Amino acid sequence: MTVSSSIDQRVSLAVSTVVFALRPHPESGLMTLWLPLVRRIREPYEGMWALPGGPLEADEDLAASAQHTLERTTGLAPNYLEQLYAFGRVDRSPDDRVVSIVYWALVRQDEVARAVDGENVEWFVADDLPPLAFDHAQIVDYALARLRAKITYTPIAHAFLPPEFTLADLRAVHEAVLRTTLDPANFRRQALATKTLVPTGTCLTGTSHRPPALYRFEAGAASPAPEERR
Amino acid sequence: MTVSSSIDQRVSLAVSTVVFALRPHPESGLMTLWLPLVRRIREPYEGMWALPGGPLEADEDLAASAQHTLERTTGLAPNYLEQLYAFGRVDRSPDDRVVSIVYWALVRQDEVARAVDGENVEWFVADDLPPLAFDHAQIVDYALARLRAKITYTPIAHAFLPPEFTLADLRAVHEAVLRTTLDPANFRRQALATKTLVPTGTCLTGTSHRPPALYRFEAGAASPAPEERR
DNA sequence: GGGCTTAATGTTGACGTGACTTTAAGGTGA
DNA sequence: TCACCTTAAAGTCACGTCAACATTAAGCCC
Repeated sequence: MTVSSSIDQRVSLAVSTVVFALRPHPESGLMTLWLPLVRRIREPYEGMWALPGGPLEADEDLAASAQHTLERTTGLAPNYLEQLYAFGRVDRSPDDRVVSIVYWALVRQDEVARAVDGENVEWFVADDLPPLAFDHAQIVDYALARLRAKITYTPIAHAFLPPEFTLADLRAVHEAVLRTTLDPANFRRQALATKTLVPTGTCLTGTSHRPPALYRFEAGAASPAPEERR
Repeated sequence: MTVSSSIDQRVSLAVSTVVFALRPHPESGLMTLWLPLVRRIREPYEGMWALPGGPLEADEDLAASAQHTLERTTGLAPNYLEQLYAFGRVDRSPDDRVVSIVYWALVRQDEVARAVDGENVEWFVADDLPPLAFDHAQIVDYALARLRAKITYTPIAHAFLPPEFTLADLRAVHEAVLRTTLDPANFRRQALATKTLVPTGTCLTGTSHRPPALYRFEAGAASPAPEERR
């Protein structure tokens, strides 16, 4: 969506998304936060890495535009999508003025495997990114802070996991996102206290120890975004 | 800022603000949340009430644009300003498409007195509004939820008050915003626990009881918005 | 000074949470 | 078959927070 003001100045309205996923770190093997970046193929910042995004399509809602643009540029289908912030500083792009409405998203592990490292798409460790175009480093910082804050008081961790998971899986997600270790017993207590987990049986796969119970996430209101209400 | 897409469809990029202020209710006398609305003077929704706002100016940052537009339409200078959400549903305006970047603001009581009820501006009780244009009722609901959530875990209540205030004043703000009564003793404890209040002496005005202490708000980081950082 | 009002401080019990212990339920291997 | 390992799951305990309530302090008014 190109924007032309009543004067002669031009403004673009873009929609970008910060996508988070969990993958084992190639060296340490620890679960780590990764995010996909897209290499810019034109000026400004040609050749540098940037957030996936594109112009707002005239016939799409904002969230839908974020989702479609993400699908087109990276092939990813997020499991959670939420608006982050609208960035609009006059000088955030060297040429035309660009206002970016930025979303953040979580994708499941299997989704990551489905679409790794395409032509101009590559995954990076969220806390160790290359130099980014525009103010995208600042945007990622803010998205990271939001994710880490929100996972502590909202059950969104399940968006990283398949529909059925063990409490150990869920705890591993929290530990990876927050980069800490959590006491298994206490984590269990407060995870079950949320009432959003329903037991669905016992894990059948033969692990060489007591088999854990499986849980499913029970959709609880969770304060929807203002424009997503029905 | 009028936006014309690469196709022939037109899109406007607007900036609006939900402004909150405290005033005694004319009937009950209780402190109540009020907000200023502007009467629309052209189609669509001509004659209805709407949030103060206007097109994004090409040479202004988003927050600055919100502030200037607010000054121009209502004469108000907010004491606190924060981005709320970007609303962009395709059908939120009957004619052209409008994407609104909405801010919310708090103004002091004396500011309210300075600029009450101009030509096309009128104050309404926040929980009892007339029918609003566009999706503005939904926007106000969301802003109210944010204000009530944020006042419980962030010291923003002082934005309603003059620089010096008593703990009773501060508590009255919380009670008015949350529409509850709070235990004075417990409120005092957790207000002082935040470490953002510094005592500045004792109230001198002769009230017919023990004179309260005065406090001033000590600026504590308070997680700035991503674009406002230095 | 007695009585009123509000300010400010204290006290108590319920609850949530972190650190830790104990029991349960599997598999593995001598 | 039976120690022995590993993780799951439940239990214990001390500590801090907080709501509810009680007590003392400090003014003014009559």
